[in-house]
Amino acid sequence: MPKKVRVRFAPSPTGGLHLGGVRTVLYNYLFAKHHGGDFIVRIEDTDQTRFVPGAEQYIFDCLQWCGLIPDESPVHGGAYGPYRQSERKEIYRQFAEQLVKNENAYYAFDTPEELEQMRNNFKTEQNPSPQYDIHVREKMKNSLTLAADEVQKLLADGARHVIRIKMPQGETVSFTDMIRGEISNETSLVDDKVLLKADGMPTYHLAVVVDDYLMKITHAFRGEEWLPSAPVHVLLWKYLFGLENMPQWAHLPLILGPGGKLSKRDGAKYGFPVFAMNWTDPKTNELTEGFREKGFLPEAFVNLLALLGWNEGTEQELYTKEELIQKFSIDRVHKGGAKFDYEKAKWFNHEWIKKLTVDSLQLTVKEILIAKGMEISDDAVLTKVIGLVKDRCTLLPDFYEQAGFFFQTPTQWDVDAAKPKWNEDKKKFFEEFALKLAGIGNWELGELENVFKILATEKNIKPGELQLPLRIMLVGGKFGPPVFQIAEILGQSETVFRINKALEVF
RNA sequence: GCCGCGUUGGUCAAGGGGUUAAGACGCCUCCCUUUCACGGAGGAAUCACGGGUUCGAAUCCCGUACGUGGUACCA
Repeated sequence: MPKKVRVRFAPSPTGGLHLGGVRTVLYNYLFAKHHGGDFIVRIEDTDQTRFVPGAEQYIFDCLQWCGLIPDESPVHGGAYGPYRQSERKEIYRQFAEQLVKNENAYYAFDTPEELEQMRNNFKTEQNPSPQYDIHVREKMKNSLTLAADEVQKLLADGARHVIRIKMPQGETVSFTDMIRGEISNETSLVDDKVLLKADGMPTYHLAVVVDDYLMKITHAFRGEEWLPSAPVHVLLWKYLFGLENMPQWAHLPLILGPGGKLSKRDGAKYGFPVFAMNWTDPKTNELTEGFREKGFLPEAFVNLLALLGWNEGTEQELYTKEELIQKFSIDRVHKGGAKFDYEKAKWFNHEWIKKLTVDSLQLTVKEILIAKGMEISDDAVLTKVIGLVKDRCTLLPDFYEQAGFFFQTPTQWDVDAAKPKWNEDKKKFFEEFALKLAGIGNWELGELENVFKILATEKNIKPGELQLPLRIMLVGGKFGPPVFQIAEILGQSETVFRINKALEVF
């Protein structure tokens, strides 16, 4: 019987969650759910110097908004906790010591200053960034170069030290990536990465292997920036837990911005969000806009992210989360990085607004309008309004532009737009029209149009020439749904009121 | 510098030895609509380059270029 699929998203809580991060979560989630497995969130907070208050909560808020709910996490619980690496600190040391004992790792006592010095000394034009590797470790202060009793003494004295992996010489480490196939690296080209830091915390390299093992992770997804250090992880698996227990790796392609790699600066520069939700840096107070606040629906956000790097091979582009779960497969994930296209992102949102029912939009739209100072006294009216305008809304705030006038009498009119064809006859028409409207018995679309047409014929004015002025009177400008439908929803007294009020300035 | 990974229209992409090289976004034209959308019909636009292998290459191989990542006691 095959093992139950278990995947993990392992963010470092150091700031906002950007597009690429959410997509990594998504692919994890879709893969897990497709296979009936578990989706785990593990917080990789081993770097205490980079602790950012609120960042962890923010990550979970984003997941909540996207509807990607973990089965296990520090806040959702689970049988393999704790799920914060800072709370697992004691676990890692024994594995690091085990590696030392088996001569796969060693103690290193070099100070940061000495490391810096080494890099300066060995720096040449051919080798601008020398690494702590097989070539230099003989020249450094570590348990490979020091006498055994000296090492014991240093350890006993509590000297600050790290544990480094001892990369073997002349070996080829290879593994099969689910997206890229066979990947090979020469061990002599990889440096002796620090496994356990001087403060006793593991680095990513040790922690990811130990925790993936302890948490029984079967498939590991991460960004392709991890590819170069993959051989370290593979070796660690071999030394510690056996290659046969190693999860299957999948290194996801990058998401690029307009000028290369996507950074939060791109957002400010090109006017589109980069983070899932608004993020305010607690130190600088700098706000980075999020997709949620920009007016994206979570359904659309998830949909567009899924298609950025994955394609089913059909012409379908609109997917619900359930369809994605059903259809997602890792071997249809692209190898190449994808440039994020904000125009297409907006198209997805527009499609989703059109696709969603009025009911499911109602609450969100109501909140937006209320936030803009509208008073919504009648939900039935709002329902009609949403149905009428949703096709012309791309982002959620567009509902305010497209429908705000239903709940607020215009105070300004785009008179200029009507002016060129405006004259006394038309003014008279509207004065009379207002009177007739006030007398209508059954206020409904057909009746309104009738009264309008008959009067126009009577006055010998083309109805078409009267529609634009009427629109501007009712909504303030050249926008909105069909004008008589607006009047019908506005109601008799409000319509008459608006015409008369506008006539004062026309 | 070295190492890894990648490269089909402007963007997302299908296609993986023989196709008129799908589709979508965006752009343009027209129809619908006397607002703007929605909808409909069209259009322009692509296999990074150079060598092979082959009867035949976008597809397989090798180079080059370009992009991107790594080269931290960061993840």
